[in-house]
Amino acid sequence: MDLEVPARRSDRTKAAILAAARERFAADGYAKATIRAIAAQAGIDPSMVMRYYGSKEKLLAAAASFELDLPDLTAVPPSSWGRLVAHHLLERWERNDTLIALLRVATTQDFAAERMRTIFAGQVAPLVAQIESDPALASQRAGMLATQMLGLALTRYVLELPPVVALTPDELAAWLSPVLQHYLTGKVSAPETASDSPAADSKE
Amino acid sequence: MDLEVPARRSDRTKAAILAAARERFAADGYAKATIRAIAAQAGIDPSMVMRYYGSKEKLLAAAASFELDLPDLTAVPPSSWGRLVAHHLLERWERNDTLIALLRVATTQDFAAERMRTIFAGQVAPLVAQIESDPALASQRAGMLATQMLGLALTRYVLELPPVVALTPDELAAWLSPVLQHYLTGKVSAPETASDSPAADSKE
DNA sequence: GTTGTTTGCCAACACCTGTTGACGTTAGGC
DNA sequence: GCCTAACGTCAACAGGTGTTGGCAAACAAC
Repeated sequence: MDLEVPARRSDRTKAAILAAARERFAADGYAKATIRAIAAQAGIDPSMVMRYYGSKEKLLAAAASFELDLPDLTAVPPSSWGRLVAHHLLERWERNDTLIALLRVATTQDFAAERMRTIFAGQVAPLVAQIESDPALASQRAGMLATQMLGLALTRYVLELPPVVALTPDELAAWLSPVLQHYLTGKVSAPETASDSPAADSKE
Repeated sequence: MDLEVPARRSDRTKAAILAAARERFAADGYAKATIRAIAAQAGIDPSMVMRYYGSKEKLLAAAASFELDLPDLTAVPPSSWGRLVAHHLLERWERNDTLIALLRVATTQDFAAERMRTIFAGQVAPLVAQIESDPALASQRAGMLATQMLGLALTRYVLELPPVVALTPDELAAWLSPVLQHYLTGKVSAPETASDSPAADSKE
């Protein structure tokens, strides 16, 4: 199943462009990350970017492919799901230019937001579907999970709110684990009665 | 204490510019919301924007002043804090162009992110300080609270993840209330041992 | 009615953007 | 060796940007 690997001479250049693009998009967002700036950081001419990636939009699409690599929840006891997901995402996200780039660009470019929705539908939703048989409820759980994790990424890596930046990964995991556990397995209280029982969300 | 109110003829124009600016910034972000587009929506000439607001950056500063109007927690029992804050913010944020504009712009413009941090420090942190005497812990609580609430705003109003958009305000409040309660009053588990007890975070 | 100020529009500026095509230069096949 | 294709640079294009100054009309004061 080996695909063609021509090992062209230009591969190094293409990789340099991609790396520079990720850095610039992550640091500056879509508009301010100009092709000229990306090319300069990669040490080549702006026209090379066009030749190898066609357009700025296609360059972003190439730079913002993102795999969450979520763990298999069915292999561990339900009571540890929150902690597992929290630790996994925290480790995967610290200093990850691709995530920050995608997040920054998605707030202003429709096609990047669309990609964010695709990633969610393709990677987060299936994870929750494994452990929640009711489709409507699974959708809610997945959505709320995204709410909390993307909120963390936003405030810690993009807005850089001081108290959120100051927390260590371990402290973050301690705060987040019960919350993610709640979204994954907690029972939802009836909206009308609005009785909030934080409850011990330890099992399904 | 009445300040001078000349009631100039240009007040209507200035207000129209501000309203148009909020809409364009909220819909397009900083770079794509051009002064020409804002002026066109306000039905006036681009040069008027400069005359009345000096520069694009100052226009944004004028358009993005934002009051959270958080409730006084000391007036109600601690067990209802989560629900109170959840309902308050949900009601305050639904269809609020100023919030969306500030959030969208803050992801790409440093000075807007700085303003976000100022709002946080001036409005969220004091709220938590009222009910948490330990300053270090209060800072953590406020930070995690921001994490969840800004994550909701991001996924619901900006990225528009379908499952998050689909939730009704009441459903959202039902999911969020115990989480905010946890951040406001829950005891933090020791980071090292990483023992997650979601616990009944009903009292301080 | 004349003056001075406010309100608005128009045209232009200097600059930066993504994108393109022509032109050298290098590498590899034969 | 030659020849072809890939690689890389340079200069330019057409269009859009924030911003500025001048000029006409509307208003206010006297």
